[in-house]
Amino acid sequence: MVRKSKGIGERHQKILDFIASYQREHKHPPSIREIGEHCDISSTSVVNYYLDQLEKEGLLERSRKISRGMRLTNNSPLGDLLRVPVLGVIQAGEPIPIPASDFNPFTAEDTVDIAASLMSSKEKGKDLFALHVQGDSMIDAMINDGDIVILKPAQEARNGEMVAVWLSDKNETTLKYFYKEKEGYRLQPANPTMKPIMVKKSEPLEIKGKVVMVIRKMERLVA
Amino acid sequence: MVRKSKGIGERHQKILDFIASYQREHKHPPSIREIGEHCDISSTSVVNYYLDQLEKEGLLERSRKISRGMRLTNNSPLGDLLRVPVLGVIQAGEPIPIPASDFNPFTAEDTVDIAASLMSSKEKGKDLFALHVQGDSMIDAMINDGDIVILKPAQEARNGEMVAVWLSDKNETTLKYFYKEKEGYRLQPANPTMKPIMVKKSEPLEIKGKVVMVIRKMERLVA
DNA sequence: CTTGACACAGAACAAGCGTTCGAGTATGAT
DNA sequence: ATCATACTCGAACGCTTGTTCTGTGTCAAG
Repeated sequence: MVRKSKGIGERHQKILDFIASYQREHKHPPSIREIGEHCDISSTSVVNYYLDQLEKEGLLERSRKISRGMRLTNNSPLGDLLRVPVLGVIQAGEPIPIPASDFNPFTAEDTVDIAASLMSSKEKGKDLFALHVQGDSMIDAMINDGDIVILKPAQEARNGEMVAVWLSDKNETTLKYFYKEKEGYRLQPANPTMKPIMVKKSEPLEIKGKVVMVIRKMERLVA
Repeated sequence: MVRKSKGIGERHQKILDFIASYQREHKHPPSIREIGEHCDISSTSVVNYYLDQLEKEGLLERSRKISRGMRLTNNSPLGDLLRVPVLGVIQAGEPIPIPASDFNPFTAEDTVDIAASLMSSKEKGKDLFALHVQGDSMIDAMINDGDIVILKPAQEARNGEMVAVWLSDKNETTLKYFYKEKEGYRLQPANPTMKPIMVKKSEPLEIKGKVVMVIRKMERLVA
């Protein structure tokens, strides 16, 4: 038998492949003994031996003492998704739907999936929500009719963040970059050719959320 | 205690929530006893009792006899991802990088993951590629500096599709909605307040790809 | 009041499973 | 020849876990 001191060998690869195929078929990882059977390894300790090596190589994660507590870490086409509920539409003349305190992603009727890798770790696991943009009123925020905006609930914002604000005196919802200034707030359109809106401190300004992502799908050429 | 013969009740929901949160934290499903502890159920048989009901309701899948062999069906945090290679940048003054014939998504250094559910079935499995937008030159396409555009390779386009075109006489790359007309082609900016570009048939116009999605991440407020 | 479905507790069983240990073999370097 | 390293085997240990069985209390219908 060929000996290889470093790196992963044929047997390592066979185990990895088996774990992947088993997971696809059974929806859960195999046990150590199942790996042994299908990879012609007669002893569970040997499988454990290889599993340890694969873990050291960073190709595998193990939850010790847990049945079938292993998972592949490689770039497999399966990965974490964030299921973000679409709470409704956002348009200039209407307030923004806000997640109810007890809203539940499982009950949400409409959702969009976002690859977790696209989201900064801060936003992961937070109670993100999404809104469909309706109308052309957000054009100065570089956001078009039909776009999807992903929001994080917030009542405050730091300079430079894009926020969804409700200007109650104007009865208007808008998406702008937020800057706090001496006399009040500056709401800067994303489109650099457009001028900012200045809001005095006396005027009402309700921050409803921070925009963390905008998604535009281009398939709507059904016409 | 309130009795509910049909549908899912408070306890069912609590179990579902716990499974989801446990899975997020531990990367594997909980055991029956762990569910019992965290949901104030003292007997494993009762947990099993509820799990059976949830399975009948279609909210849960179970692999009997398998440790932790359960998974949520409604919201599976695992799903299909499309790993799209980022081939480079797109900017007005430069041609578009085009996928090599033998390009390999796994070898690609930079990739973005897109949930397969976001993509229409036509685009799935195609050799999509992504480009980073550099500069403000695509502003009339409602695309900002830093955005990511997902493209499908194409040499032709139908009316209404957004395409990436290379105007070799102007040495310019641009993203526009494409319309074929009598005298030539009309390149319509996404921003409806801006005027289209007319291109005569005699003038060179190379379609490089169709835009299928635009993604804008809002985290770049490091400044 | 009786009956039966429903919701729950507790205990015990048997199988599944990861871990550990002792021992053996082959390879390559010293 | 010696020795360390890499690899393999088999068995046993003991905890984990799903399953099942018996029993109790509640509530509504007949």
